[in-house]
Amino acid sequence: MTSITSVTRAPRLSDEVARQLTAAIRSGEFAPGARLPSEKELAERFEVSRMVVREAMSRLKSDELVDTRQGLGAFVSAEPGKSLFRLEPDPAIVKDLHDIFQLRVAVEGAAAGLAAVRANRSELAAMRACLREMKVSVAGREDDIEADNRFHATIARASRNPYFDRFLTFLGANLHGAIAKARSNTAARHPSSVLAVQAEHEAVFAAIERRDAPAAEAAMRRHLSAAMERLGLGPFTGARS
Amino acid sequence: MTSITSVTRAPRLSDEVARQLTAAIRSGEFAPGARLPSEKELAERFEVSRMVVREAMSRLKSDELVDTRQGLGAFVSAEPGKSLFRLEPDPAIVKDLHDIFQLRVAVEGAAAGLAAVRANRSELAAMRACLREMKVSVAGREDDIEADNRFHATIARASRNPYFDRFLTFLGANLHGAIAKARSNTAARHPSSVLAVQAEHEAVFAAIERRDAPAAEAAMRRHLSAAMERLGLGPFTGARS
DNA sequence: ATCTCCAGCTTGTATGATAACCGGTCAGCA
DNA sequence: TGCTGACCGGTTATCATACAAGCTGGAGAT
Repeated sequence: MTSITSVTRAPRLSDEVARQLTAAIRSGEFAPGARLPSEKELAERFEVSRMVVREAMSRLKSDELVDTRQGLGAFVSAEPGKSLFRLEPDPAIVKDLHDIFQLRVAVEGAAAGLAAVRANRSELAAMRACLREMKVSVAGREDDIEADNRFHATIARASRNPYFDRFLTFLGANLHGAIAKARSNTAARHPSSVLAVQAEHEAVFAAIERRDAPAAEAAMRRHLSAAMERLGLGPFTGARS
Repeated sequence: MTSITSVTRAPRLSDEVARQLTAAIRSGEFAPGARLPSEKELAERFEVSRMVVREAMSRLKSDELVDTRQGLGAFVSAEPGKSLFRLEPDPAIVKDLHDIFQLRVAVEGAAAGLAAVRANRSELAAMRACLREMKVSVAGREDDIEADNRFHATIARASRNPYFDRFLTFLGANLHGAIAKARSNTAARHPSSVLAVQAEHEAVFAAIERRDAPAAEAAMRRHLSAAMERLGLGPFTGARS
């Protein structure tokens, strides 16, 4: 038995219907404000039950692409996705990567400033533990970058602003894959670079520990800006193009 | 017929179920990876039909909060909200409003800093026009706050980072209603407050015009922080609770 | 001409049934 | 004992049908 592969699970019908409707709306086939065909008609057109159409519509409503009113019908939203922020799953273009990272620098810098004011004892201890872990671990090992991520996550949480926390988690998840790729493209980390990272982290933590918000923000920005350059993305405020 | 008010349309049941489930997941009541109660059980608990639960689940799936598998059940995603960032449509709680506004302060401050470096001549002219318009318009008029919004939007665009622009537009759309409400609750704007706003705007613009990024960022933060206080939301770095 | 009311469309909700799928149980067998 | 495989209960996915509630437009009454 050669060339076995993982079976492709049959996609849910509602997913497929939602996908096609979304594409139709985004392509302009249904103009903003226009009325969509009725659920009954869509069900017949897609050859599915009305319930499948309703589940697909439910998703479009949650994405604010359509708006339904009982007795009237479903209408394409005037401003699709105005209250929804979503990034492309894999920003391959370097410029996008740069811009997203720049946004992260701004937000995480501010988060560090807040953390300097608000971090409690246990959060400080958690940061300290991460620093120690990174120092003893062999540079470039898995647990090394894992502790790195935890250090940043702890600061985000210590900002005591769940929106900072959530947004940074969101950005981090979107950047993760691209960063890993950029890392492998870049020359292997020099020992000097590892030392620099450690020094930057400690500068951030020192400022937080002594409750110096502006210094913490500045240190975090320096750290992330340096990280951008290490990844070959240019500095925070770059005179790009 | 006295004291007429806009009728409150009965909310859809699936919206309410989705809201409660989302809150339960975000609050950690259902840990990541945990299995949710079955649709049948949820339907009984919420006292709705199973179909309503399914529509709510469909929304959570599209938000990547849960993942369902036929025959097994629905499970909380390991990393909720990985490729999607959304806010509750109407943050009524003051603390949420404060936290979201704080995020805006951080991002828009950085955007002003970038704009100081990157704004071109036409963008500077647009900002200047907004300032002039706000000065001559009667304080508190519609066109006044409209020019205000345009001033901020121009700065966001001048940052030349579409993600800053998009994210600030997104936050603005989410804060708009709440701000309007907070405004009406607060005592009517004093003329002195109007003058203060104008002075803050001009400080921001002056720093951008002379290409002083740190000053532009600081001025924007001062402006937005003052705006938060005018709306009764407390300062940027507040020792809340 | 204007008003009232209702038929007929829409979406929202409920109910019941069937199919596909999964995990565990347990009799049957070597 | 240890393994296999059919079976069972529970779950999601889908379908079909019915009724409730909201809206529109026109027939019919005034």
